[in-house]
Order: sequence, then structure tokens, then C-alpha cells
Amino acid sequence: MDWLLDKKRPICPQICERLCILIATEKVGAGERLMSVREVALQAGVTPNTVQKSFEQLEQKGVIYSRCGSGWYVNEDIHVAQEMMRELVNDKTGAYLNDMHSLGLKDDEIINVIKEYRYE
Amino acid sequence: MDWLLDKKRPICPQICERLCILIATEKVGAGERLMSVREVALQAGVTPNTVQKSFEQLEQKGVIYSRCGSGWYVNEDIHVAQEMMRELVNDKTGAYLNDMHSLGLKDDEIINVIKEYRYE
Amino acid sequence: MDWLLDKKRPICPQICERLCILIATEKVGAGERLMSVREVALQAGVTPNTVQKSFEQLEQKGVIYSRCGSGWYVNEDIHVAQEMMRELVNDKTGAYLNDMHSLGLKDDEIINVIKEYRYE
Amino acid sequence: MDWLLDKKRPICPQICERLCILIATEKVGAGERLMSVREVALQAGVTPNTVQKSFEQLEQKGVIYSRCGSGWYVNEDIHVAQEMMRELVNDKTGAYLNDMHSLGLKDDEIINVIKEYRYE
DNA sequence: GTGGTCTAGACCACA
DNA sequence: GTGGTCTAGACCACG
Repeated sequence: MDWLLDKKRPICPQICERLCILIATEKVGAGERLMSVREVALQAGVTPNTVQKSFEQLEQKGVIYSRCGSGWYVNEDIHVAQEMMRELVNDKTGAYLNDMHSLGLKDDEIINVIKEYRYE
Repeated sequence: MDWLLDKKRPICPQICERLCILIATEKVGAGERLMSVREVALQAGVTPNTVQKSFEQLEQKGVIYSRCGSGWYVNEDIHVAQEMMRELVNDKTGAYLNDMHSLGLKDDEIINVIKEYRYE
Repeated sequence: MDWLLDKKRPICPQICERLCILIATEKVGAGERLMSVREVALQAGVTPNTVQKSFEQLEQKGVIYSRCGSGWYVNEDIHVAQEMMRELVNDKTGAYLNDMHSLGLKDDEIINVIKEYRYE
Repeated sequence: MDWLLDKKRPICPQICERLCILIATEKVGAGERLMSVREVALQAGVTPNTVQKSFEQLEQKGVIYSRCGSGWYVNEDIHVAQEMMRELVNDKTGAYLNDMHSLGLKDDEIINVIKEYRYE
């Protein structure tokens, strides 16, 4: 699995988002066990500490839960994860459009910018 | 003028951006005098200290310059400001596309999301 | 029998406590045979491994003993179990009073809270 | 201020509780600034890291909020803090009574145990 | 000075 | 092996 973290931005929420996608898209099914904190940390190249924080945040939102000594498991109800994903898309899009408007771009110009965007 | 600052993010660069837009879009023309540090601070609801820092950063990039005892003025050449704006658009678009890809959306889905976005 | 385990806390000591209560309150009499490891594991919804460990800990404290190939039996002297129970009561009460004091309650207020507690 | 932390239990929730009491009892009024993370850390004799975590948990519950570079402030609505305190008392009492019942004690016996409890 | 984030590494108890 | 908690210390940008 690619984690492709953007090191310029806080890592913790990025991990949260990635895990959330795995769950919302049922790559890891309801009730199933997620990768361990240490495993994710190794793959993503960050410290277990940061990953732990991400897991805890998702737990607190009701997306996953932990069984001590055994691992982290996806909540039976994945509705929360899916709703969270929808909100993320909406929030980020809203913020982006806001920024673009502040920068003086009209809606059709924004779409052009996106279509013509060249990835490095 | 609305400053609409996001209190969760660093204030200083946000002020820079806003001033940059004013200049690049010629709301304040080349050679003209900008609002005073105090005026901006009052409008934006931040400390003059922060605004001062923003002005200095723009000066250092060659967008504006100060005349002792008189205030801050837009550089005759607004090319730099316009280039900065283009970079802003590009950076923000890149970050946004990155986020959306992380969230599992393909390019055409992203455009759909934007087209269907409902402003509140 | 309800095992009602708190999945947020270590399972092993919880099993120990429950077994200890059964013995101290003579629900299972001195010299009698306890449920099998597997039976307990099934009822409580944990792995036999964990239950086995609990039995061993109780054995080591002299509360029960195993007869090879036959199962686990309550010790003739249930004094140890009763002493353990008394300690449990004391420890839990101490922790509870500590918590309440931390939350700013005085001794008489604590007793009122308990008297007025409504079970759901 | 005494923090009187019980080093046998997790420190983080203890800090949360203490801060919550300060707010619920209006020792620190609505809108006021709390002690800094570092200050609490020094007083309580723990690392700033742990205190930071506590503050973040209270923020997430809507009890306090942070102003970057300035400090942590009590939310205008202290209702949340007061409700949180009530819940803490209730939850801990419920858990305690549950435990005591499991240990075979009746309500009046429990009150006797508390009245006769000797602090070390 | 402040909060925010992360690293590195330790220790514990549970499975 | 796993999660859970904490320490120690670093770096950054904001006020």
C-alpha cells in the first residue's frame, strides 16, 4: 500500500483520511482487523506515536475500536466512515473554491485550471 | 473589505495572500499607497505586529516598498505580484487535487464534485 | 451466568475477580469442580488462552488447584478467596473515593450521590 | 494549585478532569485564558506532551479552544464542562456500584464500607 | 512567550 | 506479537 504522505502538511490527519478511505470503500470490511500501529508506521515511514494518535482520533469518531493486545478493528457500522469521507470531500472542495474565488477566478476558470493542471 | 481569516491557520501568510491579490488584480494600482498597517490590523482583527510582518515579507519579495514616515507603496512592476498569484493558484490546486486523489476520487469525479458543489 | 466483561480493561484480572466471587460467596463450594476453561471461554467470549492464564493465577494464589486430566477444583480453604474479595472491595472503594475527591466532592456528598443513584 | 496525580493511573484523563473542574466551578471563567501547557506541565510534574494531549481532548469535547501562539481559552458556554463533570460522577459511581454488587454487597453495606473507609 | 507537530525510545500488561 | 502511556527533546510559526 502507498501512503504517499505530503510531508509539508501534518501527517496525523493524512493517516486518518487514508484509513477512513480503506474503511469507507470496504477495502477493510466491518468488524475486520486493521493493520497494526507499528505496521502502518513502518509502511508510512513515521513513528508509531503519530499513527497511534490517528487511530485514537478515528476511535473517538466511532469509526474503529481497539481490543487491548489484539489490534484495532473496524466498527460494525461503517456508515460513520462513509459520512466522514463525504464531509472531507465537501469541506475541502468548499475551501478550495473559496480560495479560488478570493484569487479572482470564476467557476469555469477554476475547472480549466484543474483540467490543465500538470502533475510534477 | 472582507478579510475572512481562517483562525485555525497561520495569519501572516493569509494577510500576504490577500494583499497580493489586491495588487495583482490592480484593485490597488502600481505605485499607489496601501492601507496603513494599523488600518489593516483593525479591519482584519489581528495585532498590528502580525500585519507589519506581512508587509515586510511582501517587501522582501519585491511586491511593495516602504517610504519612511509615509507608508507602504505598490511596486511599479506588478509582475512579481501576478507571478505570486499564479503560484498560489497552482499550489492550492495541486494540494486540492492531491487531497481528492487521497480520498480516492478520479480526475473526472473531481470535476463533477466541483460542478455540483452547492454554496451555502 | 453473565460475565459482562469490560473490553476496555484487561480481561485476565476480570476473569479472576469473577471466579473469586463465585468461590468466596460459595456459589461454587469448597472442593467442588469449576467450569472448564473452554466453557468459561465460550461464555465470556474470550480465548481459552486468557482463561487458562486466569486459572493459573488463582492457582498460584492458592484459591484453586488442578487435577490432571480432570479440571480445576476449589481449594478446601476458601479463606484466601474471601480475603482477596475483601481486598478488592477495599481497593475499588479507595479508587472511587479518590476519584470523587478529585472531582471536588466531599465525603457526605459522595454518600448522597450513591443514595440517589438511579439504575438504568 | 495541587494536582495530586495518582501515578498508578493514566495521567492524561486526570489532567482533563482537573481542568474540567476548574471550568465547571468557574475557577476559570468563560472566555478566560487557562494556564499554558508548559505551566501546567511544570506544576504537575509531567511532560508538556501529556498536558497538550489533555488540552486537545477537552478541545474536541467543546470545553476549551486554542488561539495559536496565544494560549488556551475556556469556551463561552461552560454548560459542556458542567455536563461533563456530572457525567464523570455518574459514570464512576455506576461502575463502582456495579462492581460492589458483583462482589455481593447490598446498597446499605456499600455505604457502610465507604463510611468506614480508612485513608492511608 | 505560546501552541502544534513529530521523532525516538522506553516501559507495561495483554493475547 | 499487540495496544497504551509517558518521557525527553526537537523544530516551526505565531503573538
